[in-house]
Amino acid sequence: MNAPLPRDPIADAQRNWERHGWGDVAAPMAAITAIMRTQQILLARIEGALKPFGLTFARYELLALLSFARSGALPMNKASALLQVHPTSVTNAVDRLEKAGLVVRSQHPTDGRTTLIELTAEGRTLAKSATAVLNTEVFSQSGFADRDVDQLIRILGDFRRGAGDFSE
Amino acid sequence: MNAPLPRDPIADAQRNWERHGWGDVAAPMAAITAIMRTQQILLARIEGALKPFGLTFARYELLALLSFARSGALPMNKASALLQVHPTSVTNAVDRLEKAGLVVRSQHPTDGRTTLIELTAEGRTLAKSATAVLNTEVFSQSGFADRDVDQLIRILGDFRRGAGDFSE
DNA sequence: GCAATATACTAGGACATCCAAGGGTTTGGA
DNA sequence: TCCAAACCCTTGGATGTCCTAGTATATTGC
Repeated sequence: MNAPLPRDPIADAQRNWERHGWGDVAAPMAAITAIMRTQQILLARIEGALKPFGLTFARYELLALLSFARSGALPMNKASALLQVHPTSVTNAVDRLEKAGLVVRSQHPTDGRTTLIELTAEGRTLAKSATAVLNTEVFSQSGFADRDVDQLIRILGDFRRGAGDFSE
Repeated sequence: MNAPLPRDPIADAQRNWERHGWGDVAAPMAAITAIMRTQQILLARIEGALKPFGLTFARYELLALLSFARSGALPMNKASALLQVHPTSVTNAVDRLEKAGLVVRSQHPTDGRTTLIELTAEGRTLAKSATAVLNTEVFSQSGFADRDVDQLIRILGDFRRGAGDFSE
């Protein structure tokens, strides 16, 4: 962990942008850069909390998704769509989860192209434990004020809708 | 590009959290997940805009940082600190930028441990072009309302300070 | 019914990030 | 003075993400 910088590097970048004649886009640039950095910080915290479980965030997300599915099983393509990641990323995650005995692949009953991912009992237990740790160690101490959390959900929700993530 | 989902998957996740007794952390969970997804969308846009230049975002950030340095040169460790990435990531980026003729490594005049990274003329030109495209194609059409941009800068700035990024 | 098109998953490759470890250089205290 | 500790960069390995192709299965249209 590095020592804090004396000054905010993103605010510096914003000033540089303004100084070089890009004042009209300096603010969005700073906001976007801040999102990049914030994501990086949060991801590191999450990965740290999950490490004792032998899970990464990508694998945890898949486990959590499955644990909320009624039947405990989902087609790969459904998981890819809901997690909003590339199909090959799901293949990768399932490979490792399967090797760890947390999920199993099975054939879709009617569509021969489709592979179902299903939680094992072990996977379900681990998902529950990991969720509890994540909630108490990361989400409950996010570092955001309650009011800011609501603002973020609203602002980023608008953005994601505008970007075509969902229609609703 | 996938078709929009009928419903916001993050709002669904938030409901799942509440339904399973984690209502007190459901909102921060949703906010954090939204940051993850937003970062992914923005990164994809940025990478798309930079692709014609043969640059990735990581390499562009380094070029831009150097172009704002008075002397056009920075020690590797300084770049690592300002970009807030691991030293090995800087090594990786410099390797590729150097191979592309956009930067050169040189010895520090007094400290034998330190390596300086310096922009070439070509690198400086490319940085300028790439910045112009990024500004007009991404930052000027961020998809955030002006008021929301200010909110984001403030909220994420508070967060980053709290996370120890800077003291100021 | 059959060929053309669409869909689902996987294999291989390019990149980026982090961690752990190693070799060279400086600094600072005994 | 001199050696241990601190610092700087690089190498090698693990992960994750995306893209492009390739194989297999479904669906559609004639």
